[in-house]
Amino acid sequence: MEKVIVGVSGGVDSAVALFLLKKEGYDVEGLFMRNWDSGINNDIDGNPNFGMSICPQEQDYNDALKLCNDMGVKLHRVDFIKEYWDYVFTYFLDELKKGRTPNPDMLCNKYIKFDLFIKEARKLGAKYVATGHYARLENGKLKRSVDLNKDQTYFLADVKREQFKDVLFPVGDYTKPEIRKIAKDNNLVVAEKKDSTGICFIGERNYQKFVQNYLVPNEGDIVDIETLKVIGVHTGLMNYTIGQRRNVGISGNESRHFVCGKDTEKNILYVTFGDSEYLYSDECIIENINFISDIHPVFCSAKFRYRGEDVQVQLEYLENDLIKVKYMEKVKAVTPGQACVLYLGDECLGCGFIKEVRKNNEKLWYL
RNA sequence: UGCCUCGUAGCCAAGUGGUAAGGCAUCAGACUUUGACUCUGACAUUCCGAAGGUCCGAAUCCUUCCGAGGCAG
Repeated sequence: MEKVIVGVSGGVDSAVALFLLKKEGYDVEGLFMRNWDSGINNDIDGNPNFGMSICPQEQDYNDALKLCNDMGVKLHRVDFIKEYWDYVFTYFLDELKKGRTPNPDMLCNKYIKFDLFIKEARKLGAKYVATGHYARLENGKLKRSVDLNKDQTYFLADVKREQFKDVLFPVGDYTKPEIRKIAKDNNLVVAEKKDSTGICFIGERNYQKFVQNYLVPNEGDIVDIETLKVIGVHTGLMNYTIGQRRNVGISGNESRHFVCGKDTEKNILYVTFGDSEYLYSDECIIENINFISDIHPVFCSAKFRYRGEDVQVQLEYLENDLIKVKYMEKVKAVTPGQACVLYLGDECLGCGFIKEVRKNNEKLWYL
C-alpha cells in the first residue's frame, strides 16, 4: 500500500483529510508541525495565552494525537520554528518596515508546508503528502475548491508547480458543511471544533501589540488626503493597511474614514472619507511572479485580497519579470505587498505581489 | 468694559415648548488560515455648561453665574 503522510493540525479539515484517505485504503500516517514558540520568539505582549498551562498549540497537538489514536494511525511531530522565523517571519517584518502589507501564510505554504514539510514526510517514507486545504489538483493544475466560499487557492498561489507533485487535497472536493458532517458522522474528536483564524501558527491576538514585540512603533501624523491637514496621530505605519477603517483612532467626522495611503519617508498616514476616489485604482504592477500553469493569458481574472471579488483583468508582460495588471473596472483598496492571484475559470494560474498601484496611467503618489 | 454668538454622550452633530435623530469612536458577536472590508447587537434609563425661575410640561422661554469664540474700544 502506498504511504501518505497527512499534515494533521488538530482541526476538522485535516482530520477529515486523514479519514478520507484511510478509508480509501492508503497507508496513512499523520505529521504534526509546530512553527511558532511564544517563549523562544519572545511573543509576550498581546498574547492572551502566554503563561497559561496549556497553550492552544499543545491543545491542538493533543487533539491530533487523540484523533490519530482513535483511528489507529501513527502520529509524528516536527518543529520548524527556526525555519519559520528565518523564511517567513523575517519577511513579514521586513515588509511591515517598508510600509507594505505582507501575507505570511503564503510564504509559509511556499517554504514550510510545501517544502520542508514534504521533505520531512519523504524521510518518513511518504509517496504522497496530503493537507486539509480547500483546493483541488487535477493533472498538475491547481483548481479552486468545490466550496467557493472556503476556497484557499489564494494562499497556495505562490507555491511552485513542482511542489504540488504528489500532493493530495482530499477536502477540496467537498463543501465545508459536508466536511463537518463527515467528521460528525464518524465521531472524529474535533468534529465540533471551531475553525481557526488569524496568521496560521501564530493565531488570533491583538495585532498591534503582537507586532510591537518585534518592531519599535514610530508615531506620526495622520493626514486628510483631501485637505492635507493633520487630523490625528498614528501609532506606527506598520499598524495599518490600505482600506482599513477600524483602529485608526480618529473620529468626529461626518462619514467613515479609511486608510488610503502611507508615506514611509515622512512617516505620514493618509486617510480619506466615505467612498472616496482615493481608494480606487485601475491597474497595478506585480513582481515576483509565479506561474503554476503553462497558460500565460492576456485576459483572465484576478483576486487582490483573500476573499476578494474576482475581477476581470488584462495582463501586459513587462521586462524584469513584472506584469502590469489592468482591471476592467476600478478596484478598491489594492494594497502593495498583497498577492494578486490570477485565475482562468476554476484554475489558479499563479500570482505576483503588488509592487505599485496606479490610476489613469500614473502611480498613486500616496501609496 | 459694551455688544453678539455659542456650550447636547469620548468626538462631530440634529433637535427652538411636549417628553434626547444620526455619524464617528468604543465594546460584544458573525464572517475569515494575512492586520482588513462587510454585517448584527449594545451604547446620554429623567439627561442636554451650572444654579434658579416661568409653564400642565423645557435641551428648547427668562435671570444670574461659569466657560469658548467674535465684533467694538
